[in-house]
Amino acid sequence: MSSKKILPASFFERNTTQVAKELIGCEILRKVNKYWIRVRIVETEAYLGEGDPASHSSRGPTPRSKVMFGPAGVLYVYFIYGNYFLLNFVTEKKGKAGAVLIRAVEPLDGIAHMAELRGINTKLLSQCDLYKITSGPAKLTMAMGINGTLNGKKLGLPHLGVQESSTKSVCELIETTRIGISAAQELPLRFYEKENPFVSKL
DNA sequence: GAACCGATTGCCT
DNA sequence: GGCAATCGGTTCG
Repeated sequence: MSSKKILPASFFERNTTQVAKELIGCEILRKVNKYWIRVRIVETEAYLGEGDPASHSSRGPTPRSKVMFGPAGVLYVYFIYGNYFLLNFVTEKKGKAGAVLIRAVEPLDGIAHMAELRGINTKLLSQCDLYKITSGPAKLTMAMGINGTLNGKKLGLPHLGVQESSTKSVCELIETTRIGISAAQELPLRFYEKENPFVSKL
């Protein structure tokens, strides 16, 4: 365990784009099957409120998207493409929609356990293949054992906490357009750490 | 109740 | 680089 500062709900209760930027370099801590997992956030995307046509919240609250309209510091985990779960953190004050999608992380602790959750044989796991574990939004949820049961839950340990990192200040931030969407493709709402090999698509 | 589609991944060429 | 897999959410009739 670490003595680094766990980010409070007030960190998330702010402008979504700002939170997406500041989350780069922070760490996610989680306990899965009695093992601790620790990762560094290297890629995020901002999904805004009703003015963002690429966001689930763009047409007002629905049974799925209502979490985005709720209080900040809550997990928004949803199912997509018949196979995958994607992890988001809800932002902005209650009543205003917003969330930050976690698109890629760098494994720090519990790497063997994450590889196992991804179905990768750790004995065959070469340094070259390490990036395959968490270099994508659905890969990282598989590697961290995240599924729909966490949707709507408050951030917090042991299930999932976000903390500051002593190496955060070292990273250089790149700002670009979001991936996998068909609307508002021109908006610069994707952020990642420059030259980090765990980023989903450089 | 039916049709359409998606904030992806992994396998195939 | 292209594309199938796969199914819940959303929309429309």
